[in-house]
Amino acid sequence: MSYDFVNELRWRGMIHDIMPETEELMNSEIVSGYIGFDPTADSLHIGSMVQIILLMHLQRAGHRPIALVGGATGMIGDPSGKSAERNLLTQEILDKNIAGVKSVISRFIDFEGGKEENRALLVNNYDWMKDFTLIDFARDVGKHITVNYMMAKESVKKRVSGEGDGMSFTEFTYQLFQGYDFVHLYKELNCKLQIGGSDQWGNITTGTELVRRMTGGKAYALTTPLVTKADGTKFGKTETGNIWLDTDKTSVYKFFQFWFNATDEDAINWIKIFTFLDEKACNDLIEEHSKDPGFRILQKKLAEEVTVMVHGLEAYETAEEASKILFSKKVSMDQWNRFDKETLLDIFEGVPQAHVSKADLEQGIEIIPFLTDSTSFLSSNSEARRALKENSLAINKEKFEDDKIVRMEDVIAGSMILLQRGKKNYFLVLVD
RNA sequence: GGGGAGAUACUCAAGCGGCCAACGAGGGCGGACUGUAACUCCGCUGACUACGUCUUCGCAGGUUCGAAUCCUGCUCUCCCCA
Repeated sequence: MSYDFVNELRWRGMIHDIMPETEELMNSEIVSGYIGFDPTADSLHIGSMVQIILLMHLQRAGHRPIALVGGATGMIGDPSGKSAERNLLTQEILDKNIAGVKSVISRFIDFEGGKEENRALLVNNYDWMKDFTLIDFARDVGKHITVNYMMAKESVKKRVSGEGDGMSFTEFTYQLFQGYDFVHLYKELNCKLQIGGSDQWGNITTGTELVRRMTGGKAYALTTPLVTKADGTKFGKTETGNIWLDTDKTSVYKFFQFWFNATDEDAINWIKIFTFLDEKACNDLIEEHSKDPGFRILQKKLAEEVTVMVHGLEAYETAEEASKILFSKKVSMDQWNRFDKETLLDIFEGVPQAHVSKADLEQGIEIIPFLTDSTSFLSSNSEARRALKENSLAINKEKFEDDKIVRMEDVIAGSMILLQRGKKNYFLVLVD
């Protein structure tokens, strides 16, 4: 083993529940461990990043990570943590989602290089579930678990006892499906460990139980705590939506900003969870940060490490540079014109855009129609007037008078005008 | 099946004939402060050809000089008894 997997997770605060003897097992042999990914969307957001990082830790620690895409279980719907019955996804959407999830995961884990014994594997439970007949399933799997046992699970109890609309047989069966995955992987790939979020504990233990009853073997489990934010709001969500790991859903700039804006308290936890910096490096950073929190050493490092890991060094540098420009007090025309169109477009990727014709600009456009009719930056004249009154608007990061007329001289880099409302709302007007 | 309560802006929630574009809270946005933060403070939060006008209070009609407020019908939601 290159490092003590369990111990590593422990100091990082990434262990919520662990089955007895798991640590001993991990330290005595190369273990195959699996984590399941739900194909409920066609990409993964940062909520799934903890799971991905766990796979990476497994691999780095010298074990073998198995990423399981839930092609079959995705058709059933996991009731864990859900208060109401879920809608089923269509086969078409599922296929698309599975492909998307696969491609994201393979960016992070090595499925090809390295030593044979800890090369990662990607499996889809649809492959072994699709030909399983109901009769076989009932005889081979169902017989081993009592309904009493299944009913005792938190995810089931909540739905059966409380109010609400109850729970369909479909969702009730879910834990057997997931449990059987574990049996299958145990038999076929000698996979002895399942990892997941703390909400998965119930499903996972059904799996270890099935392994014991169906094979007589012993399987292990480990769950991670839910990543939290100090203010109690949900991790990974912003007002504008989820933070995704795909650039066409969340631009690198936004991604970078998400981490950069972490609160002090969150940054202390997240630096351990989301980076691979070792214990000493983390503690040093935390200590240094506490001396002068205003420098935000932790946030900077966190944003750098995670952005580089997910999007690469170059993309990180662009995002970082963009942030510097966007948050500097003022940018002179000279500075603006040092950028070419492509660089600026890259920096402002993800910022909403509109087009305005050169001819109109040569005529000059009054500010209110410019903000509404010409660009749709603001939705009504009332809103434009309000914004003017608030003195919240800026063109190319510069405030202006209410009777401003937008002309060609406001165009930067020969091709665009940068509009801004407040500090963080940008809008790009392309001139053509 | 019988009885009752209610539907108001992004959400919760007042208003129960004119003073209502509609109290208040939350959220959102903006400003000051700051660390691109938290806290705090302040302002804005239907639209328009803008000291005025128009459209909004479940839907459709009606009473009235005048309705979110009263009447009638419809739709939906919730509660209680069986």
